[in-house]
Amino acid sequence: MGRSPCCSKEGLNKGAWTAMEDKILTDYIKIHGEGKWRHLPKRAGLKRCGKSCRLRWLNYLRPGIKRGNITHDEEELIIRLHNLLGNRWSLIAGRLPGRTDNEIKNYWNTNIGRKLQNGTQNCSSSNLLQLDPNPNPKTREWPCPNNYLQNNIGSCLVQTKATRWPNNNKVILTKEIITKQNNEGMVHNHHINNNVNATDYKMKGSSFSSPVSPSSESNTNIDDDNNNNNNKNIEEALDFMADFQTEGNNLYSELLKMDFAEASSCLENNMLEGSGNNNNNNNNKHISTVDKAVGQLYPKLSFNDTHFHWPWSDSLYDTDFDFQHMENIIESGFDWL
DNA sequence: AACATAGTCAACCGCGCAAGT
DNA sequence: TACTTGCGCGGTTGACTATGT
Repeated sequence: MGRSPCCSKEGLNKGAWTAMEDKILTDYIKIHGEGKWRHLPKRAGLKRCGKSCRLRWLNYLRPGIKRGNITHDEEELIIRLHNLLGNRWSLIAGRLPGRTDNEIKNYWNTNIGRKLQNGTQNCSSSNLLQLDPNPNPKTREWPCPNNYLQNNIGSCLVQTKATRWPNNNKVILTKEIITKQNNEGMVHNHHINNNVNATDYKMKGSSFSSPVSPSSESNTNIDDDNNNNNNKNIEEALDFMADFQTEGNNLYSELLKMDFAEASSCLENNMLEGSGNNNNNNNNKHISTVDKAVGQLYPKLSFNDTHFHWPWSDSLYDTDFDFQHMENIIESGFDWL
């Protein structure tokens, strides 16, 4: 059965939008809100396709659209995210407040992509930015941290289409978990706080609840009994990654901005002192250490007497949390991200 | 000044997914 | 379960502008 066109093409305007059309669309959406794009043109009195209206609104008229050149920081983030996500422009745009997927896609194709082709891209601003010359999301293979995924899952992740999770999906630590951690100095389990079906998402030696992700099946059978520290740390990093509130502008972009290698180094060298909690019990020692390290690298993080607050959710993590492995996980391009 | 070429970016197009019926 | 509908996505196009000859 053939697919019906989104709207009748006859008698519709095409090409650049006029100021009058912009005003009509803006006024209509201010009153009636977004959505129902199919019927919007007729109701608003526009001779445009609904999809065209939607695109115009999202890419140009919508409040909060950031105009002007992409900054150096934004470019770095784009490169990093593209290295991680491939051509999933909407996901990348979601981590750059005010930027649209179209804008980022254009920027990539006209600037970064060309630099890659010419082999002149300078990665010096961050040695983490190892650009993949093959951005094709369908064929690209993702790098694996320390061969972990190859050894334990069977293959590198291959990018799939973006999966939308419910907006109110949030993975949090419950009091039970916090208590457990207080007793044992270690987080073992995560609970999910949402109103959608959740599936146990088992990782080696621990589990947390998560909506089924595109790659979850391939990630569920990593139950080998390898107890080496690398896997332990990867596991903890995965737990860490599960603990995000998947809504709002912070999302993963804030995480991705962090320099985990540096955080790891700070922790390792115990170089940051004089902040956080000075209580000497194990749990607070952990909090203090993490607070010291990340708090300086990432000012949005805050700390009170008993809790370390991440910008995406409240959580506590164990004393041995290894930010270097966090870096590896991020660079690996986790599909459920 | 006129033309050619390259670069930029808004807009279009077709496909696929998910929800609704 | 099959089909329809609405929407979002990524790839592509083409108009416009800048630069070079």
